[in-house]
Amino acid sequence: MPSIIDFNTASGQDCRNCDVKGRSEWNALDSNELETFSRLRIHRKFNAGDPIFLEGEACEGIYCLEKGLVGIRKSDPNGSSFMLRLSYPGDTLGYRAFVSDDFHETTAEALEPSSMCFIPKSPLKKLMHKNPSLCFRFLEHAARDLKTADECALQLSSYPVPSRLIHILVTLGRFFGASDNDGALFLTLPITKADLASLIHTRPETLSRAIRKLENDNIVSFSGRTVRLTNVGPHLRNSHGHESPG
Amino acid sequence: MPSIIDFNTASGQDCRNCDVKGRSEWNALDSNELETFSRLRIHRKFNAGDPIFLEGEACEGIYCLEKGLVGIRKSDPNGSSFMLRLSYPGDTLGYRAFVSDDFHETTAEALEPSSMCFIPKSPLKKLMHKNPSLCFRFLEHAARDLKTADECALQLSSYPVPSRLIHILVTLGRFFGASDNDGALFLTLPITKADLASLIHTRPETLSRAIRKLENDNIVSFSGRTVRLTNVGPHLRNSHGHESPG
DNA sequence: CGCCAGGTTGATTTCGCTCAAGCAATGTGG
DNA sequence: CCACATTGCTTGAGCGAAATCAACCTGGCG
Repeated sequence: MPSIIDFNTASGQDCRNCDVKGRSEWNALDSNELETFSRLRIHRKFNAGDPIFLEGEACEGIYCLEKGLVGIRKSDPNGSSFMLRLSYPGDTLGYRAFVSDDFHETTAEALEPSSMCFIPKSPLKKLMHKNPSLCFRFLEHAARDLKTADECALQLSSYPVPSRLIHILVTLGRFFGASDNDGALFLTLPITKADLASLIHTRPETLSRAIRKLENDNIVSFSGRTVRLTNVGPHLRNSHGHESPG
Repeated sequence: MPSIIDFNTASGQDCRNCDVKGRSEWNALDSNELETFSRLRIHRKFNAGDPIFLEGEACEGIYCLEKGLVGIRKSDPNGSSFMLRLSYPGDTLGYRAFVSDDFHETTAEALEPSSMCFIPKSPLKKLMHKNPSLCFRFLEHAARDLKTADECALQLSSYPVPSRLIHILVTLGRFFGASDNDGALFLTLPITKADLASLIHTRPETLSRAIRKLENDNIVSFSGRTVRLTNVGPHLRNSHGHESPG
């Protein structure tokens, strides 16, 4: 359960100087609108493991992720849960259900301590219908998501597990990694290996073996959740794929 | 008052009484706007096999499919082409690139003789920024597409080829099929087996064997491109998947 | 301490891919 | 009208990637 205590004061700021504003839909709003909007939103904090919304739940509004990391899951027909994708600061969560006036078809779960702004459904819908630019921002967001969805589908049936692993490590590296002098990329996995496996649509055992293989090829080296990546360039024909971190 | 000069006599109608209007984004426009819009669009016809736009091409506008069938392809890293999905009357083509101001990342090809309306980019963008409801319609469309994308991803890694085959046959049946007295569903495949194979992310050989298998199980029977489906119910746990035909 | 979740490893199986051949229908040019 | 590609599809044989099943290890943690 999210903490009840603090609403807007938590981050000690209003939306006008939010870190992620430039990356979110809200920079379609002018300063005036932003101030109104500021009073609309409800600031919430989540601990790692906290659910933000659940699959099948009615959509009450959307969330703007300010800080932290969120996993988007979907249960598969066998009942087990499946990590579909990750959401990073600046992302908007739950807009699919919001737009379609639908139930959530995925579960969102904080993977790190995260702070986000909740914007209730009905005033937001009014705001969007008054403000075409805001609407268009959302449309742009959806278009980006559609592009990555197509690319994922293609990647899934064109590349074997080790390639997909390199690819996601590089993507994660953009957010969590740092390069050293040799040009090697270091990163600490923000998620369990099991979740990493489902992100690339495979099983933990297969992931484990793929890691072995890439280590033997001297492409990566793992030590717990710390990863060192080298010479990935030649293994990434299709590296232009995912969105840039901003 | 019908306009005297009608660019669009091809279909003998303006947008106000277009068959697919109710299914398209354009029914967000009022009668007045529709008339203006009618003069904006350019009616085009394509023969089976004609390309509508090509992967990598600049996006000049979007297409509203009035009649026919269109295949959306994407070339995979090995250079071969991949059928990603089909578009049916009422669908809007090329809006992803339009919204993102991007090149087309897919190729659209008429699979049957098709008639469509082309709406040039720049006036449409103006129209959308003036008309939030229109904008929101597109957003709804994108949201639907995102939902199916998620469902496809899940299906792809949860179900074997024969299940995926049943699933797509049922989906195609909604558009091309007819039921007989026994409740069996008949349909004629609008695409080659090779394209059908890539729609369910497999190879023609594997598709062929999956068909054999389902025939032995008395679930389907093929005769050329004519398919008869029976007793699919129990094989479709997840049948709520795709959009309804409208 | 025992227990458990997260992770690895090994053995085995299976699904689907590749390669290769064959075949029917259609087209094409001499 | 025949010889011959070409296209769409099927079939067989073999292989390989990844799933499955099962055991086991490790580090927390009550």
